[in-house]
Amino acid sequence: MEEKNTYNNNYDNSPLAYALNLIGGKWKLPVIWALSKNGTMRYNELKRNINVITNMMLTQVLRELENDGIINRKQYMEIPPRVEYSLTENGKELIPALKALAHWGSNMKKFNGEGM
Amino acid sequence: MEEKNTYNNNYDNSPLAYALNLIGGKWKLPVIWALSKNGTMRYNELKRNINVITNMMLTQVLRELENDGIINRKQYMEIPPRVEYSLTENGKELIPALKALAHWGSNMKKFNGEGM
DNA sequence: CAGTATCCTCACAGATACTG
DNA sequence: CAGTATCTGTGAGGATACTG
Repeated sequence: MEEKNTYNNNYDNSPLAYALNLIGGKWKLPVIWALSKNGTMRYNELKRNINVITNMMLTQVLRELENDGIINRKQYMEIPPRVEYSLTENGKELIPALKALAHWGSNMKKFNGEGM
Repeated sequence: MEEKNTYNNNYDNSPLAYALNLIGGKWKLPVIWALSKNGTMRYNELKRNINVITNMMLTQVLRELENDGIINRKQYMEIPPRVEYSLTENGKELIPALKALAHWGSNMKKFNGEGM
C-alpha cells in the first residue's frame, strides 16, 4: 500500500524528496504540529484541534503517518473505544527541521511584507 | 496575483505555513535545488537539468519563485535572448533548512528501509 | 532562446451517510 | 468513540502547439 510520491521527480533519490513525501499533503503537518504541542491525543481530540478536517481525511492521514513511522497509535481495548496518538522518536526529530523552515518562512514573510 | 495556499489550515498564521507555501508544489524545490548546485543557470539549462519539466511548468514556477523573492531573473537584451536565473540571498538561506529536512528524510529512509 | 496560449486529465480532497 | 463506505468536485499539473 504505497503512497503516491508527488515529489519523485529529479533531485530525486534525494532524501529531501523522501522527507517531503512523508510530510506532504494538506493535513500531515497540522496533525504533526498538534501532536508536537499536545503530546498524546485521542482521535476526536485531534479532530477538534485541527479545525475542520473530516473523519476521512483524519483517518487517512493518521494511517499514513503511522505506516511511515512518524506517529504511534495505541488502541485500548475498552468500550467505548479509546485510541491515542503521539509522535514517535522519529516524528519528534522532525520538529527541529520544521522549525528551521518556519524560521526561514518568518523572515520571508517580513521580507515580502505580505498582509497575512 | 496571489498563489493558492494549500497549507492555510490550522497551524496557520504560522510561518511554517508560509514557508511551505513558498516552496510547495511539484517543481519549486527541483528548481531551487538545481540553482543551489549550479549557481547561475539559463532557462534551457534548467529545463535540461530538471528532467522532464515542460515549458509551461518551468515558466510558471520561475515566475512564482521570482515574485516570492527566492530567485533572481536577469535578462540580457541580446538576440538571441539570454536570461539567467540564480538564488537570491533569501533563497540561499533556505538551503540549510532543506538540508535539515533532507537529513531527517535520510534517517527515515533507513528506518523504514524502503527499496528506493 | 525563452517563453505563451489552450485545452484537458486525474489524483487529492471533501460531503454525506453509515458502523463495530 | 473511532472510525468506513461511496460518491462528487476542483484545481494543480500537464500535453501540445505556437511566438517575439
